[in-house]
Amino acid sequence: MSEDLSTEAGDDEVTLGRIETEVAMLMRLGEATRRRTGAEHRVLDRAAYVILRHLADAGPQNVSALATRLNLDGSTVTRQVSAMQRDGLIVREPDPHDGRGMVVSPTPAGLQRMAAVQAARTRLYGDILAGWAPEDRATLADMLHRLNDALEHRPR
Amino acid sequence: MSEDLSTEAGDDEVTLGRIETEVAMLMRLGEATRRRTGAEHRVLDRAAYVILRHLADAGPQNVSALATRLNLDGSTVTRQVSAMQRDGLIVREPDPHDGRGMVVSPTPAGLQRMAAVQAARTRLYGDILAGWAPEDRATLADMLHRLNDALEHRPR
DNA sequence: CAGATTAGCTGTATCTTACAGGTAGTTCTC
DNA sequence: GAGAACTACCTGTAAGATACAGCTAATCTG
Repeated sequence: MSEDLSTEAGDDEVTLGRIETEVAMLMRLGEATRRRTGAEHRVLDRAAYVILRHLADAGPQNVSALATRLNLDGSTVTRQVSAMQRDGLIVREPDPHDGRGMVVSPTPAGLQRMAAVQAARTRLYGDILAGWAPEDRATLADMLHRLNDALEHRPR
Repeated sequence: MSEDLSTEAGDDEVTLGRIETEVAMLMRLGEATRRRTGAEHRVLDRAAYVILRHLADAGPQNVSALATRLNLDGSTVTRQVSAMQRDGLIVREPDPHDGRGMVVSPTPAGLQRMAAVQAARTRLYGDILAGWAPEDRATLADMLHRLNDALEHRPR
């Protein structure tokens, strides 16, 4: 609408449409894949896996920090963390620096299960991308990373 | 495990891990983005949008075909389609070739709303990818497409 | 110190989905 | 062409993930 540099603008519009389509499709396929994968992927539900990944990466932290980082409501994380504590995946301890807060840390069992799921998922992607050239895989990884970065810093 | 060309194999392992991480993150960010987007994205819920997209693309078809295509249980699609019918987005007519089946077709109103959501989403991606070079956008679109293709034809 | 803010939890509601079971129509087999 | 096997769809029910509102306790600010 605003610009009309003959081919250029139109092409880019088409590309955006393609990206929109493919992301929507990926969401759907990703969900379906998750639902259909074997038991080794489900020793941890999705939330627990992501939380453990984050704790392993960024260190012990409180529920609010997790919620912010994961784009989830605090109450959601509270419940997920409670379930994980029940299952022995994390421990919750009072924050020594803030009497209101609880610091969440992974347990060895949690880290071990996370590693198992991660290995299974990596294997799964190895299967899925079996025919790909290494440089294409690298390009995919780069592009996904940049897309996530853009999504995270999206203008609101 | 099987091969060990010193650097090569290890690099690829790392790349698979990155892809795994980025896809997981994209799922989470995509959900969060969807939840936080404005009303113009939500005149259609996610299911209705994808169903309309598919009907517009592939033509009227029955519930089972939709379910297979969308990787969803038939009962799920039945309910989604019922809701869409109630909202005037699609019509359901007995399949002339199969007395058991119902053919689902988009209504003009459904197509119109789909187009509106599509436009809003395309605009959103335009914002998100505002700083990107056109060729990077094209690469992203290609890679996503290839990934989806690989996921769809994944060995089971 | 009083009021405002923050961290976390609980109650409740919604949305999306799956699985199990039922009915009606279709195809296959002999 | 009659019965068995299958398929398409629907309904009942249940589970999981999440948000929002409201609560308590602790902390920060002026």
